[in-house]
Amino acid sequence: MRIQKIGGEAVNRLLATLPKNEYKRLLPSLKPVNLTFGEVLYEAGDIIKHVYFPTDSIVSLLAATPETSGLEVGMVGNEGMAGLPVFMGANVSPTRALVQGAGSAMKMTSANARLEANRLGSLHRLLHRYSHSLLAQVSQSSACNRFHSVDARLARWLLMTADRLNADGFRLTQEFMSSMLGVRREGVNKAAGALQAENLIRYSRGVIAILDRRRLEAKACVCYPLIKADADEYLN
Amino acid sequence: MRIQKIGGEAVNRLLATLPKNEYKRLLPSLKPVNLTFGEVLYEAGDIIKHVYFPTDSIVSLLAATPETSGLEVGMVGNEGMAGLPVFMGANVSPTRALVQGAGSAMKMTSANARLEANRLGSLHRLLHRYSHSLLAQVSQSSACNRFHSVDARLARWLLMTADRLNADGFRLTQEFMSSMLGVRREGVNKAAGALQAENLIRYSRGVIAILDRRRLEAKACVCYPLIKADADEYLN
DNA sequence: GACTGTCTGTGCGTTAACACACATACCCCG
DNA sequence: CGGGGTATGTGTGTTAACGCACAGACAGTC
Repeated sequence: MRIQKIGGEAVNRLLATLPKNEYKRLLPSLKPVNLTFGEVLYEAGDIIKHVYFPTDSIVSLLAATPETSGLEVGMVGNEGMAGLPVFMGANVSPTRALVQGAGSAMKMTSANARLEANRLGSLHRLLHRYSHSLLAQVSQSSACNRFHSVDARLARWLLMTADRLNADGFRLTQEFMSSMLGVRREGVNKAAGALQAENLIRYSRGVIAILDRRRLEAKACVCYPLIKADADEYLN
Repeated sequence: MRIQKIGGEAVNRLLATLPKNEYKRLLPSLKPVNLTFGEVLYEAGDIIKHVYFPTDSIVSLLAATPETSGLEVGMVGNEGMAGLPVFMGANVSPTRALVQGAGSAMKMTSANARLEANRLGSLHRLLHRYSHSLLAQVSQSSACNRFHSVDARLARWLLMTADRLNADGFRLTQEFMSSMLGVRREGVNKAAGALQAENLIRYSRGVIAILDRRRLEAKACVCYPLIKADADEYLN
């Protein structure tokens, strides 16, 4: 269950950028769905049956590693689409796609997505740009995961989540965050405790609120603005 | 200067997969070039003027971080193309592209590449698949960089380099490898020393030879076969 | 209002990789 | 053949994060 939902129309910005006539053509094949927290849209290696355009939900892309439950390498919100491999002519997902923020999305069958992918229209062009943006995001996260401290990465991750949920509060346990960041729960606890001590966030039993966005941004590494710039810019 | 060049035709496998007529159409805009070690094809943020199809050279993609000289997030050899953002409708490269293995490549202007990208031909389809494969590679490396030991990552990296150079020997200092792997030189020294002690590799003053491929693969993490599978498979 | 499960806090020993500081070894070139 | 530069080897602390082992603390339920 999500808490607070402040401002912000619940639209998928990628779809919203399409010219009207093209959007109308797509509309019949788009079905609104509710994504529930923890739902797995695809396991790594699964055949992709549907693509998803989140409106106020978040889908995490997790790379498989034998030792752990996976590491988040990308986050898909209302700026993008889950199931990009379909667009790229692949059937299977290389990563696990996990609903990390409950909310709504528009769903389309892979067959229909493939049809659209084979027309050189606006959707085609936008998905190309989005692929680029996602690649940039994954690249930057990679360096971030290697070099930056748990504290900085937690701050970045909270901000990215808030951006995509369009809300300053959400439900997520430390346990969950630890698996996204690829660190131990104790590590998250320490980092989150520090942030709370400085009144940047408040949390309790899986309910997190961002209290001071600006100062939280200062705690995050440069990766946050870098990734944000890419994600925001491509829709123009 | 490269040493040893055993077997293997020097072709770009992506281009080689194109149907004849399409390849002929491209040929006039493809110019063979020699890429020299250390050459920077693009800095992060640069406008991309040319795309490159390596034949027996390697281009490393490095994500920028303020603290370090960057971290390798992807490797482009004869299975791919450097300058993918052009294909995706972006002008600038999010990563630095550095020639990590000297050798030859085919070069094409971005303008021509863009023209081709706007035709729904085989090249378009192949570059789509390649984008997918690269995204998978970057995702997996990300997790690898987070979780696996320097030893395992060094082994993986040497194998990936050898695959793309089509040779079991090449010139690379520990200093250089350390910056690719995002670890200190001393760390590389320790890991490389261990591998040499077991007679898996031999090296001296920037000259490295792989002596026992099979056992070296055993030292690498699962990431190596995972990435290799993606890179090899997409060309079918 | 006790019971149970989940979420959070904390302490303690261990470890991989870090930073810095040299020592050595090899190659080329004048 | 004897420097000088580059590449490699090694030693001593330091640190961030790990693994494990519990101890509280709160929320819902019977």
